[in-house]
Amino acid sequence: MDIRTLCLGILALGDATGYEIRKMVREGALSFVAEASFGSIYPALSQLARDGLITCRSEPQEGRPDKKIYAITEAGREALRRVLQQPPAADRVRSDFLAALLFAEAVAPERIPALLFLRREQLAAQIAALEPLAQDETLSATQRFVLRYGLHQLKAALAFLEEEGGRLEEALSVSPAAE
Amino acid sequence: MDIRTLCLGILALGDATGYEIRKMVREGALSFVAEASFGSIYPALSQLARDGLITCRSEPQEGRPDKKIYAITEAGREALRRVLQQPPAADRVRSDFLAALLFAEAVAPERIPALLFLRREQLAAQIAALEPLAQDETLSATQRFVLRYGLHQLKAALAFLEEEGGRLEEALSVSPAAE
DNA sequence: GGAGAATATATCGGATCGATAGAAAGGTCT
DNA sequence: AGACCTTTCTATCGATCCGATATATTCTCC
Repeated sequence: MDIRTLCLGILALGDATGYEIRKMVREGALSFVAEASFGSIYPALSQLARDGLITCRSEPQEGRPDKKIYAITEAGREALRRVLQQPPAADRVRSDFLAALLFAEAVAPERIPALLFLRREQLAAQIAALEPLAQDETLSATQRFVLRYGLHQLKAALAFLEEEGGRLEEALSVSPAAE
Repeated sequence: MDIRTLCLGILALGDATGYEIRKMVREGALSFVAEASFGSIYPALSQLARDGLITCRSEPQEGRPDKKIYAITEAGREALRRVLQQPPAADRVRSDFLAALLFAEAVAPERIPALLFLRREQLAAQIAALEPLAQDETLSATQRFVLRYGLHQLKAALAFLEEEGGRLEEALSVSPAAE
């Protein structure tokens, strides 16, 4: 899913500015879904508007540059429906943590306990930040579903590290040169 | 983690060609960790070799172009150790499936049961493909750990969809216009 | 009163992807 | 045997996308 489709979908949930779209993909339910920077959002919105899939109304603001509020059109909704007919691609995970674990075994095994500890801390913090959001009753059914899905995955990761992390440390300290 | 560091780390696990690196990030334990295309791997290897972090020996092959086997140097190992001292960034997930769920609620709610079904199928297939790999006794402790971590996450996702997917479908069919 | 975060738009260089090309070996189906 | 597909290997190129940066004002905290 490219950034154009992502922006189109977000606008299907409600009107928004480029800045608000950016905020949605950085926090909340959308943060599990995709990422996008200003450098890709603004050109994507311009292109979608040019193609008639969204409209743009400028709201003048005192002092600041005009707020540009984008809204999806019926043509946009139709285009989005067509995209949704295709089966979605498999999820992609990018984990610097797992990469660090693998590489550390080869060049700095003494670093592994710290990596496991840092990761547990990080996961606990993410869970604590999301837990209240998932209680929000004003969200739609799917928005709550997506949040709880993400939360469930984070908790599963934490549980795995707590159960199996110690075993990995033992395996490496008992036979550090056995390979 | 950029592609240069990724290649450096993979070479710390053993010598490899560009083609083999590509294969590792497409399947096996590395597939949970990162992605990279030829268009980024080959330039990354050239740069690493130029900087003296890896070496390259050409192995002539009959008929085909020479096989270029890359190997990490001591300077490369040291550079990798420095990178591993920094705390790894949070994992990033990109899920077209969750995006499709969210967007479908707005423009094509009738599509949601099919999306949930497709996803369960996809997860079951991924689990079946990885399960045998995680049994491989020749893998190192961390390699097995990473595989089992990935497998655990896939199973957690499947369990969530099986437990909660039906509830989402009900919520949408009972009150499709209630928002 | 000043520092810094939040709101808002926008651009640019460089990193990265995805598709493609080329070139041969090896397997499979009819 | 011939046709075709997959695998092995290197490599490039256009399009896409990220991350940093610039600009400008308000609001909040100390």
